[in-house]
Amino acid sequence: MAANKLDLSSGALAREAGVNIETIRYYEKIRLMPEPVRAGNGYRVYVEADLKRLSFIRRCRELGFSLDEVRGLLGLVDGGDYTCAEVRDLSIVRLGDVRQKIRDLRKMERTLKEMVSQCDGGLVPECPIVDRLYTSSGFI
Amino acid sequence: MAANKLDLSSGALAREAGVNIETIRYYEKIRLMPEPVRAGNGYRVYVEADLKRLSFIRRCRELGFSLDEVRGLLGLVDGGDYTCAEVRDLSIVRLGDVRQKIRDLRKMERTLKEMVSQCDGGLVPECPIVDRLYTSSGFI
DNA sequence: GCTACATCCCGTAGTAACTACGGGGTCAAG
DNA sequence: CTTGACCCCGTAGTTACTACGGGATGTAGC
Repeated sequence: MAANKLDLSSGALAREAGVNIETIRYYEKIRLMPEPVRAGNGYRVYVEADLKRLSFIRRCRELGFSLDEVRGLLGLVDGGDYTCAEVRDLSIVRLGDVRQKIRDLRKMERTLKEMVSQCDGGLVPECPIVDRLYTSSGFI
Repeated sequence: MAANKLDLSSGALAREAGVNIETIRYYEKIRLMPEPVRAGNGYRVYVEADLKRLSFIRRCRELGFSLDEVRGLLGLVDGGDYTCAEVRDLSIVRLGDVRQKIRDLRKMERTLKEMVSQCDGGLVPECPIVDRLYTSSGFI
């Protein structure tokens, strides 16, 4: 099984996983990533599994999971005793969050669009946008 | 013009504007809100204009403007030399940001929805969600 | 007048999730 | 053998707040 030993430096791992190098060190510090073995010079040496784990974290983050939720997910995976249902439940909660966020942003979009269209972009300080922000009672 | 002098305490201002009391102190510290006059006992005393300004800030924040952008907006207003066009430009940029964010969240929503539907919620550790997060090459 | 209790004051530290900085060691190329 | 890229480390800074802790003050009831 010494076939695909690909040994990455931290810089290479960062590139591969699409995060930056300090982020990896940060994840190591907060124990989201394991401490890697070190080469003779003290440099970190990563392997395939590290790349998978880090990519997993990155994808979870992109989907809006908090690091704490990711930790939970990884804990399930690490422990090997997770059930599909647990993972799905967490995903469903996330899905709800995402949908709520979309609704909020839609409201923002409408309000901003309205404000912009009411504004003629004139060169004088009589701006309906400012007026509205200053006097209206609330948008969201 | 001593008619509508309504004099709010910081707690009252916080309630009225819908922010919390520490946030007001924070805005004062970073010079987004002016230092208010103090009563004999050292308590802050706010007036109508403060309520308007704070509400303005809160509404801008709800629309996703950063505090720095809000500072810019307030600077324009405070200086009195802003033009409608400047304000509109900033709003248009914000609108673009909001729309991009909505697009991103839509992708997340789709991905999460797919993952959840592929998952039967079984009680065993063979979860398509985890598999996918672990092996897929990217979502967004 | 006294006792709760809420409200205010202040400075400091903590939060999430990184990012940046500074000073140093190491390694491959020319 | 020097130049530049890469790596090490700890610490501090970022955004926008929120929490904490200890003390002063104001208010209502008895």
